Amino acid sequence: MHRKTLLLNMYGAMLDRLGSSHWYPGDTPFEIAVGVILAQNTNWQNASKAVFNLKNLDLFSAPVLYALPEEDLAEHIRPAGYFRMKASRVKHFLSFLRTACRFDMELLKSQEMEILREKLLQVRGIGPETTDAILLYALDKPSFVVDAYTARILNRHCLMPENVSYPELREYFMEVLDPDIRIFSEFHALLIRVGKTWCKKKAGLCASCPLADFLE
DNA sequence: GACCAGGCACATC
DNA sequence: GATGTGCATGGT
Repeated sequence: MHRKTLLLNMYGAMLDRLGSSHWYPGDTPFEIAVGVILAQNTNWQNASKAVFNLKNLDLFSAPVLYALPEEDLAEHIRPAGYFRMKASRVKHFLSFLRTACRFDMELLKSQEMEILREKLLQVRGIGPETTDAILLYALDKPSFVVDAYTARILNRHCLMPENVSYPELREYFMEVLDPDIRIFSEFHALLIRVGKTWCKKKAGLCASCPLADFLE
């Protein structure tokens, strides 16, 4: 099967079974971007508690968080796990925002995607997946996000080797799919939902998986 | 109590 | 360039 057909069929199968995902949660581009950092290697339930704390204390704006001492930030985001490290990462991101766009997310959005991607990758604590998630979900740029689930699912279905690199995995999707932020967003969200339910670490292929027919 | 979760930086070989 | 490790809470 042609790669484009294969991917679009996978997408369609997941969407038919699961419905659309309504991602990514957050009221503003800034909230989404910080949410992405807080959700690193953490389930969204825990990350959302940290987001709630910040909103509840009326701290969730870039200038306010920039002025907040890092130790205080760390305490507020404790439920997200890795809280000291994430406080540091959010602070690095805020410093980036201040110099790059004076905390103006619309100004940031006006920059070209690849330029922006390189800049984000330079920020300490913002790796490839966080960069692509911020680009896609916060800044409306068509940058495909791949993650551990994506790798596992494609590997289980014999489409990718087990230790495929992040760039390889991302290019697999980006070369084939048209750059459409709605498809990119939904595709990634669906892969995570499928991964959580049907593609756990210590489990084989499951017949009830929406992707069960896509074993090559 | 073990295992897992929407990563990343850094040390070491 | 590959591999190992620390970071940490909360749900199953």
